[in-house]
Amino acid sequence: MSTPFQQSPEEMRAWLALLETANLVQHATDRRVRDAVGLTFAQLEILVRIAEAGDGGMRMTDIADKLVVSRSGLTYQISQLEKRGLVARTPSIDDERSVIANITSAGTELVVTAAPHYVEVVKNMFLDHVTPRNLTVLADILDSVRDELRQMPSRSTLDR
Amino acid sequence: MSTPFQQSPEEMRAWLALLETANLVQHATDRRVRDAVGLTFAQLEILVRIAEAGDGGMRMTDIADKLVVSRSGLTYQISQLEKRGLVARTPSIDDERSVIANITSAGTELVVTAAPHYVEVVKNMFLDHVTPRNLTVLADILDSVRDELRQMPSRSTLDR
DNA sequence: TATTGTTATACTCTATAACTATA
DNA sequence: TATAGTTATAGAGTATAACAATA
Repeated sequence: MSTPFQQSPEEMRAWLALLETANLVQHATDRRVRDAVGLTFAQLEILVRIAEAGDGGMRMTDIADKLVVSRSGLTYQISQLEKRGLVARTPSIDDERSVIANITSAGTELVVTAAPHYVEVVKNMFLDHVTPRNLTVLADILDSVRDELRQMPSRSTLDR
Repeated sequence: MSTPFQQSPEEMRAWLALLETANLVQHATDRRVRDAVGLTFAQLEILVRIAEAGDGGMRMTDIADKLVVSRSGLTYQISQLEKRGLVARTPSIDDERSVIANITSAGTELVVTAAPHYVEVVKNMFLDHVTPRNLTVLADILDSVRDELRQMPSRSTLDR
């Protein structure tokens, strides 16, 4: 995607390299995790998010926002995960409109099983190609970009 | 995705930031380009690839490899683009099994129309959050990673 | 009235396998 | 035999709009 965007070739170079690298590695991890544990990359991400939330679980809308998908789309995915016993939904006590999703022990186990596969692909395709020093540089730069992007208004708010 | 991957938190930090940044920006460009010219991000990428190939056009399998999709999937997308008159398929002269895809003048026009929308989103969400110096650092690091990944065997070869 | 979550629905996309034609 | 491309098919995923329940 360079030719038609010659307004700023030097700047776009960074973006295009970022984009292609992310897509190549993500695609590979998706296949690998799918083969290993039968989870989509998107599904693994959902599980990990919920796992990170701890015992308190996580509200449906909050998950959808974090993952940048529609609420109906998330309902579909959570239903899939619930069918497999990896996630459990319970009504919220604080706000009876809300639903809290918790990861089950089976879900935790599956994440633990999937993790090394995921990490191996990321290592082989990305980490091993960057010096430790550059890795830190990358992380510092991209962390700050991501944090600023997170400030932006969320999906569930915008869609109304 | 940090908790279950604590084997190498510092290293994974770079990858996770890269991944989330790429996805956030790509998602936003997709919506923007779709609203502006009715093209999927994936379709725009196809058009740009073919446009870059110049007058010689590009072979179906080569496009599929570059974009990391199956050949049947590409046939579907190219058919969509052909219906809209943005792409034209012609049999190859050199090898009669092959089909060459060329961008039409309407296709070129649409890419030109889409480009500023695309660039604007990338600028607002990414480029503006990184100093020019860091942008160069990023580009240099990620360019080299991408180039190494491109060395890997292609999809159309692996699937046999 | 606004928000949460689900459902009904329709559509887009993608892949696998089978097939034709050419090398 | 191997490769290029298409097609038939089926499945996964996503979104929009309408809805019920709660705030």
